[in-house]
Amino acid sequence: MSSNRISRASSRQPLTVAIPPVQVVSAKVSFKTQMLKVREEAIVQAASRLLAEKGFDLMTVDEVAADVGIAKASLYKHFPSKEALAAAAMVKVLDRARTFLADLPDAHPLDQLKAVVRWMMQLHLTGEMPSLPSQNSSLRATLMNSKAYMDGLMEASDTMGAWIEQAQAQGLINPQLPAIAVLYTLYARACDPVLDFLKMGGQFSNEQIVELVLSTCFEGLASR
Amino acid sequence: MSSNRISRASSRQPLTVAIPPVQVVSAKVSFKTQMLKVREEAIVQAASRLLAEKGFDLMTVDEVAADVGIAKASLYKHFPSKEALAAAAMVKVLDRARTFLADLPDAHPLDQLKAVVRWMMQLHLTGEMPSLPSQNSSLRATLMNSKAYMDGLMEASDTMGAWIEQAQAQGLINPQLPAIAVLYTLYARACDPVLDFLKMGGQFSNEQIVELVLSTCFEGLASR
DNA sequence: GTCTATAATCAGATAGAC
DNA sequence: GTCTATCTGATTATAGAC
Repeated sequence: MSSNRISRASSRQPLTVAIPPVQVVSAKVSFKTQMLKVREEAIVQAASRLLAEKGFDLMTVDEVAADVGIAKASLYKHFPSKEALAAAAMVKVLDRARTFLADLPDAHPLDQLKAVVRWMMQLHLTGEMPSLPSQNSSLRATLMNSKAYMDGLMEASDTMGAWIEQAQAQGLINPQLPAIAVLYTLYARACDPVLDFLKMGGQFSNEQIVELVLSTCFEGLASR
Repeated sequence: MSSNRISRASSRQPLTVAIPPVQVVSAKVSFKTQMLKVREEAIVQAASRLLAEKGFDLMTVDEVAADVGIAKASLYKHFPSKEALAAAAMVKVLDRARTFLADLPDAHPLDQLKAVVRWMMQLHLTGEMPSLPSQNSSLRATLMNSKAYMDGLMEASDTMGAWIEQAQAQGLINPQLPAIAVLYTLYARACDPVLDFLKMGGQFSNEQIVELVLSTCFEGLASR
């Protein structure tokens, strides 16, 4: 997967290497392009962190620019709007999710699902999971219009949806629950305020919090 | 309870009824006071509805004023800030919660807890549950400084906390879970995005959604 | 592409007449 | 207390020099 992406990226490099001046120019362009990509990644990472910390509404573009160390106008050369910036942050985390899902060792579907939820909650607790308000309509429109976002979301949903159905077929997940409700419930763990409240209390480690919420999610509050 | 509050309010009425002019003036004051209270309640209700619909950050004071049909400056005569307005909305719902808890018929603690969660989710789905972002620091400060809010929250938490401990002692709720984690998990159902997602899907009734989320909350996703 | 400087807008809060 | 009109500050977004 990731080697695929690298080979695709390197195939964009110019193939003419014979004439020095041209080579220099080409190298310069490639270098610039790489620098550009690095900077864009820095912007997205800063945005991602601030989105996790303060949420979309309270995050300002000024902050993001200041965090990266560039002027706000420069940021707007890379991303046409605050919404697009947030969308890029979501695409990035969906990319990470795709890698994570692809690299998961084979296991029972239920264990796969638990591993994904554990991973999402860890990202949340370490401030790497951007949390977007589902109510903001302009943001929603931008996300829906982003092919990269929709594709990433669909791919993740397909993978997890298949696991859910398998787990239900095996009787590991309650077959009476609609699969879509199960999927939403798992997704919701990524932005569960219980994680923040327990962290604020300060009496549990991140690992304990993750296992606690994971347990209540799959096993429920009632005794078994 | 409510009869108590009414008698207290009526005890504020002037006791001098002999001299007509005075009586007229007094009656006018009382009427004005009642009108004031009614207007404040209308403001809080509008705020509550908009908080549920759009959240704190996206709700504007202009909207609230327009919804009530008064000028924004008039609203600020009643509430010193947007945060205070949100706090009043929370106090109101906590008051409703107190009434609901007091009127609950005696039952097993687990059933009491389920009834409360069911009630909170119904309020959410009917747009009567204001949802405040836990990240906004100025809002948090206002809430923490509000005695009415803190008292209401403490009282509800005490009541529910006692039920949780009883249910754990009886082995109905998993005794290995910290009671505070259980309480947070129940509170979180009041602003669960899963409710909104399922409602948006349009294939479930509000009652079905409530029972679905209630089931996953207490019984978990895994089969029993 | 990056910067400084600035536009344009919006929202929370207030002044002052009635 | 209520209104109209305004202030103030913050924020998204852009113009234009380099």
